Amino acid sequence: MITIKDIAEICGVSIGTVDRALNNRYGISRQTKNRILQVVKELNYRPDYTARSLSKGRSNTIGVVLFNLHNRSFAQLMDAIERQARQMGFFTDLMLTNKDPELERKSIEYLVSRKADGIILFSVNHGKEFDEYLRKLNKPLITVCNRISSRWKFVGINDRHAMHDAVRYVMNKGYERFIFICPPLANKGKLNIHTQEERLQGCLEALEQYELGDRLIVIQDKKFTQVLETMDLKAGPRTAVLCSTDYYALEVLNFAKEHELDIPRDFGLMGFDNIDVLKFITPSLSTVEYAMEEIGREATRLLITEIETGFSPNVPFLDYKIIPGNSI
Amino acid sequence: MITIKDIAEICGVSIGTVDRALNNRYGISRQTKNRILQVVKELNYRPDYTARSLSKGRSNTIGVVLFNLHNRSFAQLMDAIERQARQMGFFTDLMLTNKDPELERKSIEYLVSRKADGIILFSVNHGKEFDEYLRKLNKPLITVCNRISSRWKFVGINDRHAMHDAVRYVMNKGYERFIFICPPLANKGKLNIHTQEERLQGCLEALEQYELGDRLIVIQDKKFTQVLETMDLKAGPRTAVLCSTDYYALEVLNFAKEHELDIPRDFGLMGFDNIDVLKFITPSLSTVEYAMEEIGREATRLLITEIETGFSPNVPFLDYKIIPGNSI
DNA sequence: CTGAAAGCGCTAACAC
DNA sequence: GTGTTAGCGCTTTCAG
Repeated sequence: MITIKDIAEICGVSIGTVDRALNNRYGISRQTKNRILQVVKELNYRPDYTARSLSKGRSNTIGVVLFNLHNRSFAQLMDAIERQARQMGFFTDLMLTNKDPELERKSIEYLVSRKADGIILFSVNHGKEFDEYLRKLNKPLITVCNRISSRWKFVGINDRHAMHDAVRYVMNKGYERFIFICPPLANKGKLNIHTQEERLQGCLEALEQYELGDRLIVIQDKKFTQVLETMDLKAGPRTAVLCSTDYYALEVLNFAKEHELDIPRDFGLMGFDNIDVLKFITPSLSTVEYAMEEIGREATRLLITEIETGFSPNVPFLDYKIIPGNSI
Repeated sequence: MITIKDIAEICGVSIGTVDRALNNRYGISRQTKNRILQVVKELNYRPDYTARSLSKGRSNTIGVVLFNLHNRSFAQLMDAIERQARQMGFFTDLMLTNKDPELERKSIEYLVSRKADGIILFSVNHGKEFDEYLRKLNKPLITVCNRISSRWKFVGINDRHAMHDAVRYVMNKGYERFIFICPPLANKGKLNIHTQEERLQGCLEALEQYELGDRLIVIQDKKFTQVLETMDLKAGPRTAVLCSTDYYALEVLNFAKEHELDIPRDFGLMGFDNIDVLKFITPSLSTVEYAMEEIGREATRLLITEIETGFSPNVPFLDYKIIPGNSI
């Protein structure tokens, strides 16, 4: 590996001068600079960023902590972050946690050890203790999608309002029974499921005025199709099924196919997220759309601003909108 | 930030001793070791990896260079790499190139500058010059999906054979006209489209014996649906449409819906890749399956073996299999 | 305009 | 067992 020292020797100058040439610092003559850059090019010199980080105490890198990339939206988020960071002269360190709280902490520690200048976090952890833990890191940090606490800037949509609107949209269609499908929110203590909780709350809030009684059913179960099987969706009151994510809605769609139920004739269906594969799905699924890329870009912008200036503005919730489909 | 020097001072020992405690080196008494580790824990000491990398000349990091994460399969690949690397005590540096050859080079340079110990590369670049460029890096490197040259280990399937098999599968169903849809392979000089070329070749090879004449149509055009519109798929010889990736097949499926063509009655359709969303698609798409995760795991294992031992075994092509659906 | 030297935090070789 | 010291490659300050 070739270093500034090598360059210096070859050019018969000191390493300080090489540094000046390399980093456009002043105090160097055109000639020597050109001579040095010439050699640099010929020898294909590449600076050692680890050394630079060590010496500058800064790495020009932001850490990103996500569950995984299975979910389409996560991949989009990561993609957007990477692009935006690169555009702003920063690099990206991705850590995947597999929704394991312990691993999430390890990932964060790693990023700190690696001198990441800041972190974008889509957390599984939450709670006072974790909050304190993050504070002690003393690093710029932006939360996305899952809020942790008001201490940390959050970039995302107002899931509660969005789901509220979705429910109203559904109910305006004249449904008489309402089924809401979401992941199990019971292990609330353990995992950060803020987003999902918000969506459920938004749903319940919106439904209050409708006095559905036992015609409101919330299924918090991964095996929700089994539950659906026990119900007569076709007969009885006209039923709407609202899912907290499109993935669930797609499962319901498959369920309907298997049981030869027609959507929306036999029951209505709505999702949330507007994942990109929906364009290949029939019937077109009604859903709620927001720009995951925008979340990524915005979070990155904020984080880097904070890294560079020590401050960053507060951000309002991002926009969402109802996408009408033929499924409800 | 707290360093080994701080720990040393507090414990009244030298930094060498702290290092011994921290890294389980011998030549230290149980007592002092415990005392030191105690303080380390209390102060929440975290080693500085940049310093370690600099001093060791090694970072325990592998670099990964991909186009983007839009494609479902890429995300899966990355996910698998990250997991496998972590399991083997390595970290992962992801670089996205957006299929820009220049950016790909920059990404690789960055990884080298960052002291990545090795690189997994899904390249857009190719050709002699690029090959030479990679060689000069003098880093362990594994190519995945897109082969560059025989110099570099390659992990993937034999796309040619796989497509060959797919074609035979299709033709056994008694089709009389054959349409193959793939991306434009004209800019061959510029981009590395090895995989896509192999698939096309495999297709052509397999079709040789059938003497289709002008009943063999290859569409290398992003706007292939426009081309399809000009043909009467319903009438005429019984037509099979084979796509080089599932994404194209999904587009064709939408095309069929729009034009009220029934698959497989009006024409047959087959994809390639078995992307995960297919399970939500009707009719179920016939396709070719292979384990992207396995590619990721295998490439990572190979790379790390090479980093650690200087050698790594050659790998055979991975398996694939035809997934029969109801679309052909 | 240029050189010399200290230092970033850690590892590793060498003393004692 | 433990301490000392010389790097790793770069940045930055201070002299000249």
